[in-house]
Amino acid sequence: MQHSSIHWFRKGLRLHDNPALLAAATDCHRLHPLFILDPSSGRAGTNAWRFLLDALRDLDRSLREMGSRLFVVQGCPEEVFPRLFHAWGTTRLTFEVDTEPSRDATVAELAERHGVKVIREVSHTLYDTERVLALNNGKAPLTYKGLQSLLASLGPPEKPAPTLTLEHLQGCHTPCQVSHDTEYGVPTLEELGQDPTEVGPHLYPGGETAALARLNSLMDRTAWLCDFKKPETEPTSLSPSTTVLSPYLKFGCLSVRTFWWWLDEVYQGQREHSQPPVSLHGQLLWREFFYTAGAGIPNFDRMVGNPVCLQVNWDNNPQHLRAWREGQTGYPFIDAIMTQLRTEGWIHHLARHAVACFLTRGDLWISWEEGLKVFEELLLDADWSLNAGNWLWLSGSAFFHRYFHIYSPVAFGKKTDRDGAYIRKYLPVLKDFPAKYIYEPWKAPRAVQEQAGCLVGTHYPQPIVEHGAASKRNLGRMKAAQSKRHPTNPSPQGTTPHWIDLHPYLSDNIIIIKGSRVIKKSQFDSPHALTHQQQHHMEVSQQHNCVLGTVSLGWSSQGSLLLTPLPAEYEEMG
DNA sequence: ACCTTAGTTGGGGCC
DNA sequence: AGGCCCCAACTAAGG
Repeated sequence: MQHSSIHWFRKGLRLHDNPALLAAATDCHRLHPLFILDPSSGRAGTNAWRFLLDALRDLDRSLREMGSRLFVVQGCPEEVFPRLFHAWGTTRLTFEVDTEPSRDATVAELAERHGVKVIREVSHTLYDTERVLALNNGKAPLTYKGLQSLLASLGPPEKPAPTLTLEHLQGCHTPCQVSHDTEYGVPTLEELGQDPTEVGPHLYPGGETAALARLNSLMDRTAWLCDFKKPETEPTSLSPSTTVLSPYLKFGCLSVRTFWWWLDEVYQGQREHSQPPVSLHGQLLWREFFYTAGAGIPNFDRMVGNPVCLQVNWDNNPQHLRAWREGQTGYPFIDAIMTQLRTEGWIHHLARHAVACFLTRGDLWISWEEGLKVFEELLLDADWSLNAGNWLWLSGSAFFHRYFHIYSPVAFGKKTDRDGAYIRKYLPVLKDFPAKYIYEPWKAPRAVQEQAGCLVGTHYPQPIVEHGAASKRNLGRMKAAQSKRHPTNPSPQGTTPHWIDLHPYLSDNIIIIKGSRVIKKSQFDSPHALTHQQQHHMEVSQQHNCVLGTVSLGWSSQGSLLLTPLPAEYEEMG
């Protein structure tokens, strides 16, 4: 049967590794490559819109070279499709599977009702997310390792599908009018109500062509690709220290499978290469991790109703939120990052960590959902699953639990940029400060500020919070939120651990309270049965003649000990 | 059931 | 300057 196909582009803005597009061209006499623009949806800012329009123009150019065209239609899918099915005599609709919450099911039903056959193909992720979830009893793995072991049982990801060529389009006609450009052309920023004067430097032009060029430019950097370890790349680098392929992966201008197998080829024939999670393959698995989490966890981009998310009473502070967003916090490292984000649409992963921690659990105690919205607007690579997943992570709401590891807005940048070149680039107002004060200009004596031509409080803001005090306070609030999550844990949450004299209560029967459990000394009578740590625990307990308790199960691995008051319910057992 | 281990990517003080 | 130790003390997964 010869079909009249619509291929619906959403992500996957490419001709390579696009199985749904290939399916549309198979047994097809008429093909309409379609993109539906819904200018009212989403929070994309001007830079992100420019990237998308670049990508659409590139796609149209590539299709045109094969005698086809891209049809850009404005509206919402539920309204657009019935009209197009009718006008174009459509018998088949193909599109790429999208794991984000969407109205794909509604569109599919609508197509069935119009007698249109629907074909969906997985090509935005390395693995079929549904299959990974099914393998794990429908639940998303909550650790990277967990995902890795699931994927190990599935084998390597599928190879990319062949790139669409003229041969695929043999006998497959795209009906174009002379009026195509006015009717179905790619609009301009102005036509979308965006202010074109708001765009920043065009560092990362959108589109498949730019994506493949960027990938190819990495080709002769075999050693760099094989040595790549994400935590060792620098957030303060003046030109990106990582690949900046993320915007292209987000829109699907670059196929993740193409990238994966391209890397695999680079790795082949090398003596050794870095490994997940820090390697480049590892980065793609992180992407997979958050895609799986986003698909398997309800309300993934919200706190309320999200079962893995710590429930926190975040502050509502519009002034602080605005200062953070506008790069006016008074912390040059934070403000420089937010400036780079606003102007260029991309910042290093660790820079995201620094500003995300600062906004949430570190300093401002503002909900990660607010940060998520700002990133969604300003990042070229803002990807629903990755954005929400990383905000959950950095705010200490899920996945990451060592909340006492707080990024210092002063010290963190210094590690890789002692002189503050990064700050000088993005905050020129501070460029003449001596290195000694560039991260903390408010500490500079008046004469130094005058010398630098920048008075703190006049030309650059005073810090909006005092990091030392704010982070300490927030650490306590985080701890409180954690204990609320586990109300059954009888260890004395919220109290300051300290040595206490329990001598009057002691008998031979020393009780060790470890975590939430009560263990009698008699259980440990044979020293050989004890682990090294338990023995140590016992020794200290006897040596100090006291009841020994710990508030955590993790103490042993670090070799430190905490003695805490006995919870009231155990006191009589003393 | 119980325990151990590990967790992509910290900070600060000390030597 | 750079390495080492300590800080503080949670969760998930696996044995």
